[in-house]
Amino acid sequence: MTVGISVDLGSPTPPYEQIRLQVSALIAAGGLTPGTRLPAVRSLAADLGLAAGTVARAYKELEQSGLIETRRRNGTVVVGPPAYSAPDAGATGSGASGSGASAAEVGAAVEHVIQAAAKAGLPDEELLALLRVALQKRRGLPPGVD
Amino acid sequence: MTVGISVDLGSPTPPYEQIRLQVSALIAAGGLTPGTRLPAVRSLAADLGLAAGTVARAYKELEQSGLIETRRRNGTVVVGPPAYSAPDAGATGSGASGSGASAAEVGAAVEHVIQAAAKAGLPDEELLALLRVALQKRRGLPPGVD
DNA sequence: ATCTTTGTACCAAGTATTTGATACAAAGAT
DNA sequence: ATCTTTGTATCAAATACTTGGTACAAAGAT
Repeated sequence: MTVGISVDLGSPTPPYEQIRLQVSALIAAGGLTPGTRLPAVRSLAADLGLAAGTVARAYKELEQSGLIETRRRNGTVVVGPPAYSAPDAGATGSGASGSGASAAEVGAAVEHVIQAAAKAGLPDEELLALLRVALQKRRGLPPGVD
Repeated sequence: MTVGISVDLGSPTPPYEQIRLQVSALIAAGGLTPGTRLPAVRSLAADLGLAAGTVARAYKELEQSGLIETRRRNGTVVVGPPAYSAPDAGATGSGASGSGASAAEVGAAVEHVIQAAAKAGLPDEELLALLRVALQKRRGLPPGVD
């Protein structure tokens, strides 16, 4: 677990997608602040038991999304979350300064659900399912349903 | 064009997905009201130049989403739109609830993450990914099983 | 009871996607 | 100048997905 990334072979979503989603989510949630350097494709690949090209693909797409930036020898670095550029310095204590309150809030909220679920004895899968359903309801869009 | 559905071969999204999406959208938009009967798999398939099984697959997934319902001889009928209800958090269908107070708390927490994520502009899938990672961090998770 | 309509299950074939491995290019360190 | 680290390109193989077709099951109509 290099920066908190893991892949679940056997999931319907392919590894390179899982990596992309996780990195992307971590950035958006403030878990990875701008300037942070991501692990090298080879090392992350080794950690996850994948080929370098697989990780590279994830990185590449992330760069195209403008989330990260890659210097040849300097590795890949987080540029910043997609949109918001809240100028205020919200000292959230979660490792670093940087992004606005929203990101940290997401991180905190995630922690909170997990704790709540744990307290309620709700299995992980159930929590995931619950969130999935709630998201669908909120959007009014039916699909999903893996 | 039986009810306003059409497929575009050559689109990256497969036909069965297009059908599912369109029917789903029509229902959500009110173009297909509850009680309306959908064309038979064979006739729609014929109209679109596809195999019955393809349309059947779309219908099947729509039923699993609870949007439509199928009676053997009576064809497939629209049940209704996702049915917005506020913070209904329980009842994922897997039984196992019954915890009581804690369950509501989980529901509230779920709503909270969703709002936070929305505020941060975090896409649904990324939020899911984030939660998944966080869960794995907290517990040595067994094979994820999506 | 039989027929007809409608969805379902299953299986093989075609197609597309994903991966892994190797060779290559950039860029800083020595 | 050379080395080492890091991302990139590419291509064949493996894998998964989607489709079509056929046979089957349910359920109302006749």
